[in-house]
Amino acid sequence: MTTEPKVLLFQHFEKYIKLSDTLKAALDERASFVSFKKGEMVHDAEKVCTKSYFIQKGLFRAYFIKDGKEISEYFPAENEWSNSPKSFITRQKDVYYIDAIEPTEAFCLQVNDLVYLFENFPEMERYARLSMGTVFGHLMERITSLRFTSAKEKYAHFLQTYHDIHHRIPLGMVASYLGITQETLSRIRGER
Amino acid sequence: MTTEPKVLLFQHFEKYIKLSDTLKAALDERASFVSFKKGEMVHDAEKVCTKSYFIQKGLFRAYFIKDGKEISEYFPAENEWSNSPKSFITRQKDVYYIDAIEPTEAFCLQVNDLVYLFENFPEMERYARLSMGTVFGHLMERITSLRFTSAKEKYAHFLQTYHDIHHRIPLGMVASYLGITQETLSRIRGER
DNA sequence: ATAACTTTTTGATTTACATCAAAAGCATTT
DNA sequence: AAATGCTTTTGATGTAAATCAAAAAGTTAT
Repeated sequence: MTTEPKVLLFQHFEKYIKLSDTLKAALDERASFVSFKKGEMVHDAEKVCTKSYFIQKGLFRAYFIKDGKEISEYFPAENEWSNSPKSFITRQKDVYYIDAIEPTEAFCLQVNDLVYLFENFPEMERYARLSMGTVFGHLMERITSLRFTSAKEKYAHFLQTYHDIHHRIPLGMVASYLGITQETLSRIRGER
Repeated sequence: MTTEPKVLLFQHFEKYIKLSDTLKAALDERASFVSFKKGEMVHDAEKVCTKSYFIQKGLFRAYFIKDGKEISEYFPAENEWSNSPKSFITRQKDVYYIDAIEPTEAFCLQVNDLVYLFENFPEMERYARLSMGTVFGHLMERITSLRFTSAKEKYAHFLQTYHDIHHRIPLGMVASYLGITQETLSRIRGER
């Protein structure tokens, strides 16, 4: 078995902080390579989420169940972290499941590894602060998009935020992400 | 003029980190006391937001203008930070105005002060990471509330998240916060 | 107190989207 | 290639909330 080089992971960190050789080594040592088949479950809401995945190639879907239906929450893809945020932070169960929409290759970090890194590398704290700021902005935009816009505008906003990967996500999953029905989304796409 | 004791501010930090005496002193030195009259503008969207306010007593409203109407984004009150997040982080203009709904007393930190604190006190980075995690959770909940629930359920969710201060916010501002019309909100409140 | 605003409520009408139902299109399996 | 099971589209009907309009209640100024 070959050792997967973690270039994409390192590049991601370097968008926010300078990676010292020792931190690089610590990350390299702790992050393990994992792969998932299409449709495979990555995280089960029945369990506490103790792992965070950095996707190298592929696509996940985080969702929860409401009235027996799967409601998509977000679609983490290449160069993004994926976990069940609240569960991961509080070490309690939360409602989110995560599945692989496509065959996916990822690097996995355990909570404990992350705790160790935060304890020993102050620049990791900075990385977390800065990268959370980015996600923060996305969440705020999404809130705006959900509040005032028609179904058509919501879909337009989705196309914008997920423009590189929108075609990789089935229609039904997009509809539940937007909080509209499949039928409405189908009609919107049909226009023009 | 009396020196305002910053007990509430320190207590807030101590929810997340242990405050060393030197950090306490650094905070005390940099945070200035400010007060606003009812209706006074705290931040103007025409300018870059370089200040962050920690509210000791009072209530703000962050909002933006859409089609000539003021759309409320959130209502920061006692023991919370308030700024125009994206503008504050990126040092670019953003769409948010902030007004004082009530006469308000607050402590003010400049971006530069914060940068200094992050540079010199690694525990500040941790504070930022942890406190952002809290806000993060609120944002995710709000997204869920906006997506699938009826106007009535949205209002119920608002009452829950803002239960201590909901009666201090005028109806029209609540309606725009929820993305429903004043009329609809008035009818909902009228039931029972 | 009266006037002049502003905020909230009440009423009638319209509309975007949900719901229900079924057909059509695709993909995977035998 | 037929069969089975998903996904997407198309159609008919219902409904929650928006819009338009105006009255009532509450607030601030003269």
